[in-house]
Formats: sequence, C-alpha cells, structure tokens
Amino acid sequence: MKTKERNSSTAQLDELDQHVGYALRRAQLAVFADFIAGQRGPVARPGQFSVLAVIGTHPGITQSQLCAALGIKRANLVAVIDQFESLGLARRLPSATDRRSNRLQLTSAGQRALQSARSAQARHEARIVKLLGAEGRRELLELLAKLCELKRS
Amino acid sequence: MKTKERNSSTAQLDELDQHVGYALRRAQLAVFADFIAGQRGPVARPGQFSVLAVIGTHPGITQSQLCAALGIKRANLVAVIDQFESLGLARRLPSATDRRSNRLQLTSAGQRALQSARSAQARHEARIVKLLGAEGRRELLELLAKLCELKRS
DNA sequence: TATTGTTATACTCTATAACTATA
DNA sequence: TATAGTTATAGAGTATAACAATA
Repeated sequence: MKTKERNSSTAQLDELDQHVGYALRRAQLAVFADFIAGQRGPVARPGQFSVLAVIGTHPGITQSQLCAALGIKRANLVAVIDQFESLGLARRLPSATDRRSNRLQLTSAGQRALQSARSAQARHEARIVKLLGAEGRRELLELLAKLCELKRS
Repeated sequence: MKTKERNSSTAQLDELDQHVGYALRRAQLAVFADFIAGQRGPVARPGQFSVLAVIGTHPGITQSQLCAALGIKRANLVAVIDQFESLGLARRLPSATDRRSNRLQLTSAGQRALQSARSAQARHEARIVKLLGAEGRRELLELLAKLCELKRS
C-alpha cells in the first residue's frame, strides 16, 4: 500500500525528472555502478582506472601533470599512487631534470592490470551502445562535452 | 613548458574522453557547480533542493516514501530534515494512521525558499538550453533516462 | 516479524592549508 | 618567489548495523 514506487530507479518524480542536473546524477550513478560491477582486477573504481590509463598512455608523466589532466588535486593523488605502488602496479621514478617531481610509470603488472581494466571497460561501453545505439552514444558524448562549457562563464 | 593543458576542463585525455562514464562525471560536476553558483537562498545544494521540491509537491509524504522516491537511505535523510526544521523550512507532523512515521510539510518560509530555488533552477536550466538548444536538451534527457536501465540487468 | 525513524559509524571523494625540498 | 610532492584535516555524500517504538 505504498503510494510511491519503492524502487528508486523507477520512481516518478515529475518535476525533478525534467532537470538535467538530476537526470545527470542518476545516470552517472547507474553508469559507474555498471562499470564497477564489470571490473575484475585490482583496479575496480573509475577514479583509479582514469589514473592508471593516463599513466599508461603518458609514461613519464609527473604527478602534477596527471592532476592537471584529470582535474584532481595533487593532495588527493598521493594515496592513489601509494596504493598503486604497494600493489606493484606503478612506480615513482626521479626526474632527471627536476628533483622535485616524480615521473610515473606502470610496471608490467600495471600494464596487465590496465589491459584487463580496458577489456572490462570495452564490455561496459558495449552495454551502453546496446542501450543507446552507436549514434545515440555519439550524440550523448557531444552533448556532455558542450555541458562542460558551463564552467567557463 | 607544460606538455599537458593546465586547465582541467580543457584537458586532452584522448582515450578517456571517449568513455561515457568519464564524460558523464565531468559534465555532472560542471552542471552541479553551475546550479550551486546560481542559488541564492538557504537551499543551495542539489540534494537539499530535491528533498525540498519533493516535499513541496507531495505534502504529507513520509520520510521513508521520500527516501524511496529519491533513492537515498533513510539514515541520511534525518540530518537534512533536522536542518530544514532548524531553518524553519519544514516540519515533521505525526501521522494520524501510523505513529511510527512522520508526515513532512513545508512551512510558509519553506515554500518561499522553494519558490526562490525554483527560479534559480529555471535560470540554470535556461543556461543549459542556451548551450544545447531545446531539442538537444530533450535528447539528452532521453538518453540519460535510457542509461538508468543499466541498473536493471 | 517487519517497518519507521534514529544513532553511530565508516568509507569515499573532494577541498584547503601548510610544510619540505627543490627550482 | 614559485612549484612539486606531501601531510593533516575537514566537509560532503553514501553505506551498514543496530536500536526503540510501533505495526
């Protein structure tokens, strides 16, 4: 005898469902949950994956550069790299030209973990295509990119 | 002499920018920031706004029903309602039929706060339409709704 | 037995300030 | 002076377990 739906993902919120911010938050939670559920290896979370992937494609990148690329704070990267090092996935190497900064590299275990995470990511993305269609997904990415321009105004 | 962009919102992440989850997270942060920046009254955060709005459109709703509608945990709603009560925006009224539950209502100050928050929300949504176009926004809402079906699989 | 609201607690993510060692 | 990495800390947001009152 509930007057409301009890399943949060099917709730009728009339007003709120027409708000881009609200729809965006709900969709992001669903997509992240699907991403996480599909990951097998030691790198299960979106934040960890993005760090691992950028180190993989930019070996030798410094922590500050990595933070700038991902839009995260230097202070918050430290624990992530600490964890990667303790898992044997990445290394901090001294820079030859600037003794303040660390150059980041994946170990071979890190490269394998990245490969595995990328496969899971590809399957995750395929589930999205199944829902939206390839064209729908492309449109979505375009619309989302436009939304980021809100930051500059 | 940076090799990467230093502004997080313009960073070139090659691989990551093609990931729906990543694009979704970045867009959501930008949209929430714009929403928050535009709010004036005591209810500045998206989570607070959604609670206030649902009480406003469903006066007499119980805390459990509200949680089910928004997909949040009962334990986490308590502090929000406490805050609304201390700000004089909402009231907990005893239910006539079930002495376990509280029926939630906005005070007149709460209704004014909701009205003000809705105006700011409308201006926020208008900025989004300016970026995406009315049709782009409609498409976006449809695509986001589809993504939520990931939860059921 | 099950549900409502509540407390306590913990974990993640994010943000700031301040320190050190370098530049 | 300014920057890179680090520490400490604090605030949101979210999650679970357990309890008292009530169904």
